[in-house]
Amino acid sequence: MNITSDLLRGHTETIILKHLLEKDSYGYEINKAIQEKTNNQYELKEATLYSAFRRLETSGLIVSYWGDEQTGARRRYYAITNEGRAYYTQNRKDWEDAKTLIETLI
Amino acid sequence: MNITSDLLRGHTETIILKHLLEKDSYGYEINKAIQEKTNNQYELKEATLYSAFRRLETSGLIVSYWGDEQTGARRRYYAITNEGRAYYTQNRKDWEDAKTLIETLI
DNA sequence: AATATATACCTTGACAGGCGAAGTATAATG
DNA sequence: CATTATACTTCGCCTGTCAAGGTATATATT
Repeated sequence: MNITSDLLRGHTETIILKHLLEKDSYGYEINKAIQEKTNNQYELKEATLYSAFRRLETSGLIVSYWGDEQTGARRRYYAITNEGRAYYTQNRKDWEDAKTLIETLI
Repeated sequence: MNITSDLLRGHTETIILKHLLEKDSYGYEINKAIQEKTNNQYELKEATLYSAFRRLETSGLIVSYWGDEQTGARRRYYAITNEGRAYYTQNRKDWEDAKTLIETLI
């Protein structure tokens, strides 16, 4: 277990949805953005990232479509739905609650 | 998944160690203390609590001994070791790092 | 021309922590 | 005498994470 793996568990979906709030995006780009935002302290493992996409799409929180790149590798773009936005908002609240709880207990 | 289960994952050991920093204690008492501190918002499930004790003891972070109660149910007391103290301190630091990371990303 | 690197996605199987459910035992309360 | 509170234990499942492996295209290097 690295430093943050268990402590970050459960935030993957929220992290992805946060990124998609700004614009439609795809896996590789989202992960690069995470690395830049955190000065390379953190990145999602690919298997984690893509399994989160599956969950989110199955739950109707995001939808996907293939990009129309004429060159380079193909990209599957994701867009957040209204349900996804609501879920994100709830997750933010849950985080605030969890943070308070943890600060109280540790 | 209830509100906090995944967000609190990985903090169980730290919560227990924090309590043991103050005094030797036993499972039931630790859990009651958690409930009081959080105004009944949170409690450790028994299976979670006792499996954490097993892990902590196997790792040498706590040691246990039976209480000498003359009445009532028997109690297994736990005491934190020096290794446990060091582990707690590290966990606190990891939490600060994780918190910063999460705030950056969600 | 061949090799390495970057971009981009996907799947399988295992692991580990959390937890539902069930069980055991003693003491106090109504 | 039945219920509740105290107190601990074990079994087996669930779920998010991730190591490892795979596919494909484009660019840079040797």
